[in-house]
Amino acid sequence: MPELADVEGFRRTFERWAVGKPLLHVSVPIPEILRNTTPQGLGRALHERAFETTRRHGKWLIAATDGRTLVLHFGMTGELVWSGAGHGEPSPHDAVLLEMEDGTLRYRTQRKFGGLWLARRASELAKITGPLGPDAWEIDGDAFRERLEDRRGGIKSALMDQSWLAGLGNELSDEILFRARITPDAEVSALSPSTRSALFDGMKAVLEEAMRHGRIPDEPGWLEHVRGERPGRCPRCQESLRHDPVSGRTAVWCPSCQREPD
DNA sequence: CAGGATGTTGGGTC
DNA sequence: CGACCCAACATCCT
Repeated sequence: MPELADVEGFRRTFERWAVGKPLLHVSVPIPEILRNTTPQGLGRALHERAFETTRRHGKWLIAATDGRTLVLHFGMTGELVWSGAGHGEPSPHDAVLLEMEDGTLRYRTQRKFGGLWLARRASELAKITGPLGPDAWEIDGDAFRERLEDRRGGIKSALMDQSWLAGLGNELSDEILFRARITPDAEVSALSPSTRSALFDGMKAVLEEAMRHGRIPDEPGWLEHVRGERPGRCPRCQESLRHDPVSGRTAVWCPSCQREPD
């Protein structure tokens, strides 16, 4: 689930409950989730410190203290949950707990694909995240079109390539291509200038709404709403949706609304 | 029971 | 180097 908009939701949770407040205790029920440190190392790094800022780049959440920086990635099933005064149940999948005065911030994950890292400086950060393109939410239309210029191959694989553009995963990419009426296997080189602009506008529109919700909205009109159904019907024209493998993932798309470039 | 699932990495290929 | 493909990772759901 966690793509750019979900991670933004987690960032807001982190910001609201854990920034500028004393961190009372760190515990790590699932130590394997720490990728470049140990429970002791994490405790030492965060002990008697407070988080000062949070930011997000693509699907990465970066939370800085005045010393070390905590780097979080959520993999396929990670989430950040706040539990305090009467809400937010603990779970056996809680891997890291940041205990504050009024509650606990829980990094939770079922499949342990994500993880937490400690970084000292920007160069360390880059090593942890690997190469990241500009954030899909931050990029403007001119820069986006410029990037498309020197990209080959399929459009969906470009959108999902974190080193080309950071933050979009399988579901947001499908949603964007649906909005822009482009087939997922279309070649970038075949997209006309007006289709490229429609693609950027579609991305903007999808992300604006997803960012408002802090996740992909599960609402009528969105593919997300019918994604689980087989085959499911197009929210726009009621045609049966296709589910096809494209660049290693399942693309959901409407063969009637979404068109191969001429 | 088998197959598939939102993400990334690392290997190998062209 | 750039792009593609696959397998692997751990676990749950259909």
